[in-house]
Amino acid sequence: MVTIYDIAEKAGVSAMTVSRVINNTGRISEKTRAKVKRVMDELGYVPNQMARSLVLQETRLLFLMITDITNPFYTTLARGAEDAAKKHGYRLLFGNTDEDLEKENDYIDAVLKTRADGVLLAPAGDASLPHLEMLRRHRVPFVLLDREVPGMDSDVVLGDSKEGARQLVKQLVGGGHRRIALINGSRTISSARERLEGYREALKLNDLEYDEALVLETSFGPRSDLTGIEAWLDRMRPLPTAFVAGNNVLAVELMRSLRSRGLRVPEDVSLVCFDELASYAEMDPFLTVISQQAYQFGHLGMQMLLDRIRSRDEPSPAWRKVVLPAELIVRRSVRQL
Amino acid sequence: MVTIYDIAEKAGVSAMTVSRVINNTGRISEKTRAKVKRVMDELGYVPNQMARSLVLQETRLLFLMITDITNPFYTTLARGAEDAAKKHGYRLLFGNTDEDLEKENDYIDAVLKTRADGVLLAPAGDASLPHLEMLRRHRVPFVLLDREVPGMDSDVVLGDSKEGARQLVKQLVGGGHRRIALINGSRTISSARERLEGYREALKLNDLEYDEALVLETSFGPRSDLTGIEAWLDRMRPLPTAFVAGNNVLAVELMRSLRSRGLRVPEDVSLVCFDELASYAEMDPFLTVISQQAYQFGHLGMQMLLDRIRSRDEPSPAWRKVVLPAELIVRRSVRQL
DNA sequence: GATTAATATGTTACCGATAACTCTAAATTA
DNA sequence: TAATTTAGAGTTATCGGTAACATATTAATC
Repeated sequence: MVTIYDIAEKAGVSAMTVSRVINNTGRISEKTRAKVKRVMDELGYVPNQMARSLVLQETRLLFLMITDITNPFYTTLARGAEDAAKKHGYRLLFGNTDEDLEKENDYIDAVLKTRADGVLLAPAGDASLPHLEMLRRHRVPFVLLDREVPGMDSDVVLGDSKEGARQLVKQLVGGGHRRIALINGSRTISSARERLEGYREALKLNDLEYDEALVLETSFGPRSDLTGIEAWLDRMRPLPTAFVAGNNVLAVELMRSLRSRGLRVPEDVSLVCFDELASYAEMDPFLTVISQQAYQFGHLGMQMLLDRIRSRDEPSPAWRKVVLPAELIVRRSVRQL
Repeated sequence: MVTIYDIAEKAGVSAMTVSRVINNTGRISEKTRAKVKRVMDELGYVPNQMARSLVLQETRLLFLMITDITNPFYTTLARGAEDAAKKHGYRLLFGNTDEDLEKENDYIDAVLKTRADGVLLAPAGDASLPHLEMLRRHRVPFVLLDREVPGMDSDVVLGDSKEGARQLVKQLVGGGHRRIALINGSRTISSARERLEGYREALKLNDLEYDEALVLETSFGPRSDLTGIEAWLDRMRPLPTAFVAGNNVLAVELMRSLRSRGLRVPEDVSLVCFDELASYAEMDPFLTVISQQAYQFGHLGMQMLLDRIRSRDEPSPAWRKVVLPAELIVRRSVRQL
């Protein structure tokens, strides 16, 4: 590998002079600058980022940890984060945790070893707390996305889950539905809790009774729990006329199960959910959804993270909690009873 | 930040002893090992990967460059690559080029600066050649995915595009179709060329004439060229009875355009394509597709890359070109004429 | 008990860059 | 002309680790 010393020798100057040319610092005569540049081109020199990082004590490397790389909500979010990072000259390392605490732990470890300048993460759940404490302890700035973790104050970008759930239920009630089920993620995830809460509130508001049997707590994640869904559907009789799904993955899995029983949406049952499906599924968008600004989650979160990094040495300002409003998009998956 | 020197001092040993404990090298008495470990825990020590990399001359960092992070083909591929990398103790840095040569160039630059141990990439096109030459020049092992680049010998994992196109056309011909259009990616991309070639061969085999007007060359990428598609559809009269789409993105965009003209698939026109849509779109899978083993692309490609890295110093064996067979999955998007 | 071997640990140099300081020669000022 | 600036370099130490070699114990052998 070519180093600045190789350049320096061939150009007949000191390594420091080469460093100055590279970074445009200090005073260099045009003549030597040109000579050094020519030699650099000749030898195909590329600076060694690690050596720089070691002495500069910053890596210009950020980490984004998401829980499901095949979920379009998260890939869109990733694009937003990437765009913002790139604009400010940071590189972005992705990690895919699959909602798995152990994988998350491995990635946290990688973050610390790599000395990343900051982390953007959608935590696997409340049990991510020790991971966050680890980051805090090592003074790695981080911003949470989509989910809060009780017991840890930090910057966080959230969607308005409670309000979203309320609106979805309201939409169903408006369609004449009174027996409304909820299939949701684990209660160890703040957004799932909020959605459950919004669901309950909306029921109450409409004088509908909360029936525990109509609520299934499973996983937001990519590993489907089809047998759990099947069993749940078997237990509920009569079947509810409408379903709320806590996210897009659950909506799809529920639809699969319904379809296998010969039930069509919306003819036989109605269905609404959080988050858009893949853009490729939108050839024929028919699900009524709460559409969250996925790109903004990543973009805004990244800006907040960069703010923290920039002001790392200053007395840290109060934590910022941004709640992005979500939009109800009415399509054709709710039947008017 | 805590360093091995802090540990060493507090444990009353030398830095080297600490290093030995960390890496389990050399001989260390159980007593000192325990003492050092205790101090490490106490201070919350995490090794500095950069410092290690600098002296070891390896980063254990790999790069995966894909052309569209929102395309499920690539995210599934990414998962395959990630799984394989993780298993061997490597971390994986993702880059999203959006089929854009300039972005690709930026990422190549990042790879070199970071001194990544290897690269897995789906090149933006034939014009990626200089980027690959750059990698070769700097002795960075790489494996191409999904696309070849003329003029550059290397390991590569491809799908059988030609055969896939043949099968898709055959399927349509079998349905009685004789006027078959093709919407394809840019001819600067090897897989697009292969697909065109397969399409032409299949037409010939079935005594159908190749009509240039029935072929649209646009982009595989995420930035839609809707007006181009609209104009193309306007030009063709009568409209073909069937379409082959060069990938999933194009299939979706074409369907949108068709839908906006009130044309339904398969009632009014038939449509087949390469690659599955998002798994979330598979609630109701109805497109007949050539399904490629996306996960295998990433997984196998990563294994090949790791092989190269391991044998970097040995005389390099011949380049390996793996062609993964693709499977025709017949669904309901082709109408029997 | 002296010599040798094995075990446990320390020292030094280096990976590739940059910060902080120093030095030299030319340019400017008094 | 001597004193002072200033432009344009060079020197040295350092970031946090590890390899290679050196050294000090302890154990084994004769």
